[in-house]
Amino acid sequence: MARRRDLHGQQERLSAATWAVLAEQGLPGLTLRAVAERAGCTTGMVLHAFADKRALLVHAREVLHDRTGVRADAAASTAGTPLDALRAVLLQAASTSAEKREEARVWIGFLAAALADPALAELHQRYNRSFVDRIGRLVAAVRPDWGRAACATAATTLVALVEGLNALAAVDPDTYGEPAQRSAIEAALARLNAG
Amino acid sequence: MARRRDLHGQQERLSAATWAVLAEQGLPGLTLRAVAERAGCTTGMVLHAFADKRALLVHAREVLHDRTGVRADAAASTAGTPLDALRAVLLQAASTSAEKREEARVWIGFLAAALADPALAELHQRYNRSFVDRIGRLVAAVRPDWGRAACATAATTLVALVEGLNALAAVDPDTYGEPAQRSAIEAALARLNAG
DNA sequence: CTCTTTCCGTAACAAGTGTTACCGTAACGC
DNA sequence: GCGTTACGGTAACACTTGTTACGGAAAGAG
Repeated sequence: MARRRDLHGQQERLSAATWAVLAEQGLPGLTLRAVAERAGCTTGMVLHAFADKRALLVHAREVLHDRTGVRADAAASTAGTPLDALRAVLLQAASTSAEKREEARVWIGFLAAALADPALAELHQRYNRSFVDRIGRLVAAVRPDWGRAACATAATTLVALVEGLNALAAVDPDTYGEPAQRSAIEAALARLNAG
Repeated sequence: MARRRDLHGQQERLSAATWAVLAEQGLPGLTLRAVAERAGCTTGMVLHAFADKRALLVHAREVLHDRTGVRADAAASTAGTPLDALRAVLLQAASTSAEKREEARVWIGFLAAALADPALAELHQRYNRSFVDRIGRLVAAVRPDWGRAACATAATTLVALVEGLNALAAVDPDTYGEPAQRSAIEAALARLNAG
């Protein structure tokens, strides 16, 4: 035996580098050499931690989902009423800050990559459905009198709204700034409370 | 003088080929050779019609915007009440059919490309703002009692909803099928009518 | 028909891509 | 301490990319 490495730590660092490159250079600039340079290593090291480029992308996508998941949990747990919890989770998923907007760019990059890679598309479907389910449960907590179908419809609507806000804010942060996103979400929630 | 060509016709055909490749192969598969093969010519011909790849992308993006614009005009003109016009334009912009879903994939491809290309980003901003303005005017027609700010907020919300529905339907057509999109839009319109 | 001019396909180019094989090197067991 | 072994950097691979230069061919003018 000789020196052992922290494989998981390396993979996580490389995934972080992937996000950074994706946010700064976009999907066309996402090359192994760019990721390696960003992580402070060489392409050889990258392909020792991952079998190929697709494996790197898949891992980066998975870790991104995990991170957003724990952030959503944290947002929901600090809220008082069910409506507050729903609002907190939605606002946390929106891109109301420069950092969040950068994350939205990463999101779009993965989305575009998923259109050409079935493995990423499958991940995107599964992760998105789990988010819809999460929102659906929060909606059901806000409106216990609603049926399952009504909650599901409201959930897909809310998720689509947040997804659209992120996509638009990523390319036009002036039109879709923090107040615009907040008021859009607030309006959708108001309808949920009144309907 | 010798044989004259139809430059504009060629450019339009190449833009159509660009859409097709973008929808089928995604952004990574969008190469000059793929576009040329799709259009039934060679890369030399492509670069005789356009200065470089970016010019091809910009032209394809512009023509796409024009096409969606005339389609929106047609949808609005065939409607009776202002609310019907708004509903028709929104539904036409959504991806409620396989063909529309393919167009949504093209849309996402251009969006991801815009994150790495300032020229495309500028186009995306301008075209999206013109769409927001269009929706804003329709909202104002539905609710003449609302102020300019309220109409603008409602417009950005509706546009974000449609954009999000398209993004989600492109990668998960089962969850975000035609009925889901329709009910989501209908719910948002109901809020507009009641609020 | 011939000449001229425009057009477009061919083929090459340099640069950059993902990927692989190899070898130096650093660290652990003894 | 040394020897062994896993690790990771170097450099090459084959391939594809966008782009360019050149030559042949098609079509109008005379």
